[in-house]
Amino acid sequence: MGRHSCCVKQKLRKGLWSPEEDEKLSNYITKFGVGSWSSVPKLAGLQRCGKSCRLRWINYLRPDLKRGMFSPDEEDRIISLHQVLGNRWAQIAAQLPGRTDNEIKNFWNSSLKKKLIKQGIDPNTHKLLSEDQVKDEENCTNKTSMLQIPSAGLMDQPFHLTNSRSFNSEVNGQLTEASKDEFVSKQVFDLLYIHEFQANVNPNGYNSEILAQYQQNMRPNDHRQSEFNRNPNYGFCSETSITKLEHGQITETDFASSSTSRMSSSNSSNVRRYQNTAEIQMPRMLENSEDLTWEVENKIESLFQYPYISIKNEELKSSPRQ
DNA sequence: AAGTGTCGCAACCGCACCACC
DNA sequence: TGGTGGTGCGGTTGCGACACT
Repeated sequence: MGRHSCCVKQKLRKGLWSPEEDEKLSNYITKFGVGSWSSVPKLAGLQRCGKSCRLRWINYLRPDLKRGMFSPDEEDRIISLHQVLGNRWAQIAAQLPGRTDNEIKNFWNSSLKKKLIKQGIDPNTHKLLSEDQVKDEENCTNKTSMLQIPSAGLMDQPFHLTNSRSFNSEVNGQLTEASKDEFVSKQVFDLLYIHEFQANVNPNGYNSEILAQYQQNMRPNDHRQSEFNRNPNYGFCSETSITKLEHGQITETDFASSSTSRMSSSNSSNVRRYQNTAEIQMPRMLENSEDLTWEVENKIESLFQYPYISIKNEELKSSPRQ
């Protein structure tokens, strides 16, 4: 697959767009919409390739774009979604109205990554870094080591979704080898599993069926609950509240509720900060669902909405293009 | 004031996927 | 079934603005 034909043509402008070019493109798209991007430059009177026009429209000229700084909530969402999706910027952008994949990618690389490292969190794996690692990561923030795809990290990173089926395949309260394999392999990046999970999710947010399943399948086994409490590889956890700390928005409630979190024995300051501000534990939230604050409910919702919306996106993707 | 380094953003590049012929 | 064109995505680069020496 070579270069696009539209890019091979001679006399095509490259580089920054002039206001005149923006106006031409914007006027054309506003009047006629996007038919075929390859024909847009010719019809709009631009010396650009269609691909460049498409990018300019999507990343800059689109009227529904939200310009300006990212809000703390948006930062939270980006971090949460990145933990689940890795560098799938387009999917992350789909969850943030008015933001583009390019914008989010740049924001991640220029700002959020450093912020996480400062908080002692590996931005690739979303796991805690040792103090030595923090120094190393800070030293080479702009080097290629930081640009590695996070798949390796995701494979062993502590974000698992599960449903009753996994827990039904247990013997004497222990997961069988087969169910363990399933449990370990069926992580959230497994789209099929997301779809399975989605089937139980009310797109409006928090879902009572999940709570019921949780109570039915997990509550009777206190040892497993303690496993959730003890083992960061189970359940939901997120460092997203770090951004709230950064923005000075951490509340007394936040601190009080999270400071009772499970990991309370480390001496590391980074770990302690992470514990106190960062973790949202799904089992705890479900258990105390009636006491959920608005903020926590939103966090659940944001985590639950993704699978639902991803379905929508997959459906859109699979439908014929215009 | 001039040179150098750093950072953030816009845009490009290459690849993969899909639809159509 | 293979070739071709269109589109979308993630990684990378280039450049301007700003800070620092």
